[in-house]
Amino acid sequence: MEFLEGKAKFIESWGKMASDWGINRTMAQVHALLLIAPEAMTADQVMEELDISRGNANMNIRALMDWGLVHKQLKSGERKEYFFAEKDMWTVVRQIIINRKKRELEPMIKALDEIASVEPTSPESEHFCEVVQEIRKFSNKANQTLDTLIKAESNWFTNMFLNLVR
Amino acid sequence: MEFLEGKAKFIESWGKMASDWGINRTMAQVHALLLIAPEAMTADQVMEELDISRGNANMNIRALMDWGLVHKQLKSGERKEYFFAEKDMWTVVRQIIINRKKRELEPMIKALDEIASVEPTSPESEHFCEVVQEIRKFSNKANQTLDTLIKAESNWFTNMFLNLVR
DNA sequence: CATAATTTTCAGGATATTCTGAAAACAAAA
DNA sequence: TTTTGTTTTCAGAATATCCTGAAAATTATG
Repeated sequence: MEFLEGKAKFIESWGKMASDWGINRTMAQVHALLLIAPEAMTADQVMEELDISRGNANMNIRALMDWGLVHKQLKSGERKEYFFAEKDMWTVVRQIIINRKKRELEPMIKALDEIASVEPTSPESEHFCEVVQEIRKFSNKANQTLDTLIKAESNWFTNMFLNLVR
Repeated sequence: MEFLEGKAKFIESWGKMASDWGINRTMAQVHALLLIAPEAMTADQVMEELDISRGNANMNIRALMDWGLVHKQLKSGERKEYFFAEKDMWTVVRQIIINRKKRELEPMIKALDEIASVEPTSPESEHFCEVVQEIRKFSNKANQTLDTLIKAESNWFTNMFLNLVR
């Protein structure tokens, strides 16, 4: 496969996978582009390469910075802003875990905690409370585990994988 | 909190979380409804409770059966089909892992394998190949780990969580 | 076989999400 | 301060996704 073909395919696949996971496709494509870029890029270069508008490029670069996946680089003597992606995969995954945990898991746990105040007074509500309790236990366990993962070192993560498949 | 309020909140939260994760909101709400239902339900009951159309109810119930999260129950002497959700949380999570792995992770790995045939002939393509290799290693490791998880027993999964947070 | 009950399909409509592009805001340089 | 280069915003357009409802298909029953 040719480099340019591979590059296009990589950007496309990364975007596809992200949209399957509820993440904006273009945001992931910008991320993919910056991941494989050997040097930091300007917003104009991103617009050019992905053929997207200035507004779109700007919004998605900001979002990637919010996620901690992309950083700004200022070059002395230049007014333009340059952007580059975090390349270490463990850091990338960790940032994604941190963000999704905060945005999605934690609100769910909060909702479950409130729901858990329902009293089991009928057969129907009794079954409801049981199901909610099991999901709550599960979510809390997942949350704790993710906290541990977040604090862990890169090699620790690799080791966990190895341990699980040994 | 009252039972009916809790039930509504649970269905809403489950749907919200699912749509964050790229899963149809209504499909998740049907799932939530069946999870907390003490008895199997008909399509009509689902339509009624969630205030959705027959077509919508039918499609999402089918999808949930494809995912292995909901099963059909035939009652003797009745023509209507009844549906109930798998209640064991570990089985639920396992089914979700199986499906998402097959639908999303495996196609990504396949794409990466093809992309990996690009030759590093320039500084740009060299860096590209390095990034692709790291993501490939990571994805393959995740894939193997998920295979192990899928085969694992419920208590094994619980133990893994406990081990990680000890 | 004819009828009735139930499920499935899918074209078109409704909704939600994303993108564009031009104007406004901002910031450095003249 | 004015000009010029750059980034940000956001209303409306474009697109993608989801839902409806009625007709067709399927299956049981008389």
